[in-house]
Amino acid sequence: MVTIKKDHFSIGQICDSGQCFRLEKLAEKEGVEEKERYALTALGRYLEIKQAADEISFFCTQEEFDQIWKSYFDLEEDYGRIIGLIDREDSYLAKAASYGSGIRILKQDLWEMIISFIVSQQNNLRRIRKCISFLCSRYGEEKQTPSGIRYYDFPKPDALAAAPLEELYACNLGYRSRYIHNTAVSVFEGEIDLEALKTMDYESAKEELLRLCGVGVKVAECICLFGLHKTEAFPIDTHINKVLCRQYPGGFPFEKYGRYAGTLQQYIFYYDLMEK
DNA sequence: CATCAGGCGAGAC
DNA sequence: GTCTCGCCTGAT
Repeated sequence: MVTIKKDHFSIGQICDSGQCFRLEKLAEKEGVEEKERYALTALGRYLEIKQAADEISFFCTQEEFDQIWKSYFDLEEDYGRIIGLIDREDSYLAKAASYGSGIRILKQDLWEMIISFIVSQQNNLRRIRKCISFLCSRYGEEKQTPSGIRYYDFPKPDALAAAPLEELYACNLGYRSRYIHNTAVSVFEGEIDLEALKTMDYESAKEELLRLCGVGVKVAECICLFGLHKTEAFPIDTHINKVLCRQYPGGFPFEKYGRYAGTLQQYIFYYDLMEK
């Protein structure tokens, strides 16, 4: 187990911010004042995390933490500094950032983000999680931790490309079934090169992602932000759009925040989501 | 029963 | 290029 103290880190806020669909809160033990425990399945691994007021514990070795999770949770970035960039006159943004100050932009797997955000469109968080969990259990490799916990890896492109369209429809993915099928085939056949995408700048990567079936501007921005860590990407969905109209009738000041616009978008998204 | 949820693609113009 | 419309499913 690795325990750290870290400002601007709340696993609960990260969980609720809806950027990661395979991070979930574990049921609390009855009667005991148990700290909050979460389970994450990512990068082919399974990790449990426990958080107290100012301490976060990762149930893994120091080596795994240093090599994998430190980067995954973007722990090298100074989020206090990013929040400090906010215009003092912008009380709305300051309040949103303060409210969600424990959020971090996770460095998630590109392929998983492509499929996950295709699933997310015109959909709610609960069903998104359900759909993805079902895809993993049906098409992902079953694995086991040293302590015997079973979990499923996210399905690889070849596994999803091999799934018949009717079978995907049977997973209750709705019209997104066709998008997933076509996208999986595109990637499996090498029409879109995931490794090449990782070397591209934001604009080029976004343009390339838009070639995938079921990936429009909004989904491409989400993939850039969470799957390629292009923190200048600013996904505009129906909620963010309403906030922009209400709070920024003259337009959001992108020029002011440059490559941190996407991080700020997450504070706004989370604030708007939770304050309802 | 209607509406909506973290949009997108296809077709019309 | 911009606009409209239909789309799977499940929750409210």
